[in-house]
Amino acid sequence: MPELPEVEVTRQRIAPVLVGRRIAELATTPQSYFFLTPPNELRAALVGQRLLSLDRFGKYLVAGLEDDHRLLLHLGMTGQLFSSGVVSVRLLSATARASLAPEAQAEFSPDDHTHLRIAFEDGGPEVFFRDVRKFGKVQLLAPGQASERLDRLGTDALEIRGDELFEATRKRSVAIKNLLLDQAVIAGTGNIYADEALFLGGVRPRRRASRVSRQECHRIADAIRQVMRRSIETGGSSISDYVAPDGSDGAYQDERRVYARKNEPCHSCGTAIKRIVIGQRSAHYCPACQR
DNA sequence: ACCGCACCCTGAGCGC
DNA sequence: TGCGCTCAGGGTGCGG
Repeated sequence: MPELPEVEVTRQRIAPVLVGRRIAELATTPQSYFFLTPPNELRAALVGQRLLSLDRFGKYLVAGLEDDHRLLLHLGMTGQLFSSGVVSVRLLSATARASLAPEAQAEFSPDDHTHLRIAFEDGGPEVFFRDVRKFGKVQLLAPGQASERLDRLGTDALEIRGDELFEATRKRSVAIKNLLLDQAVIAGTGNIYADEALFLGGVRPRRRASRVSRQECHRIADAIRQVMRRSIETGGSSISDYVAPDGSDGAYQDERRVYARKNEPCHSCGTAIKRIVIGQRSAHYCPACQR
């Protein structure tokens, strides 16, 4: 679900609710795929600790604790990080939505998908990490412990430049779309923004990376930075699950040029947008505007 | 070193 | 109502 813009908006809005507060209690779901660090270890390490910082690296969030442990969070496809009192239908299942009176306030209460529930010593709002599909991750890093996941990341998508992208594409036979999704090359790009950037760059997603010119790489890199910045400004893309920590929806989905617009007219030329599959993932492009 | 693919998990929406 | 299918902003690990 979340790509760089959604993770960054989440960071900006949840940081004030986390930073400076001391954890009093941690409730979790049972051990699962989701927990790279088992729940009991998390509890032992986190309870009593104050949170000092919240940073973003690609699509990862990293919370710093006062004893120099770090807490790594990844939202996966359906992860949601928010505080108590938040109201949003995106936090409810379709059946729960259906049984809701039209004007009723859909206040969230923790369910089986709420893997972390953090209470603080000050008695203020709790913080929840909910993730239906459990593709998200939580991991505790000991003081000084390196993280292969973080160490693998390439240049942040907000910083990627055309020359660097061009160098990364040399001798690569993969589709340019796949290369843009490779977090070791560009950290933070995902399916929506890769499609959008390729549209703005005028390059078809299936083109081999090695056959993209330097000039095209500049256009694509410029487009990546532009769509990321613009999406952060508008609060990210809320297509099905994404909700900001305050319960609000993003608005960038209204500015999509190609993603999930199959058969709809291109805003530039009117040609029907195509949807193809590349490496098990959908890709969308305008067959007239992209070569 | 690189590439393609299977797989992890749950739910929504569709046609029948 | 229910079944079976496809689809979904993620990443890892395997064999070739």
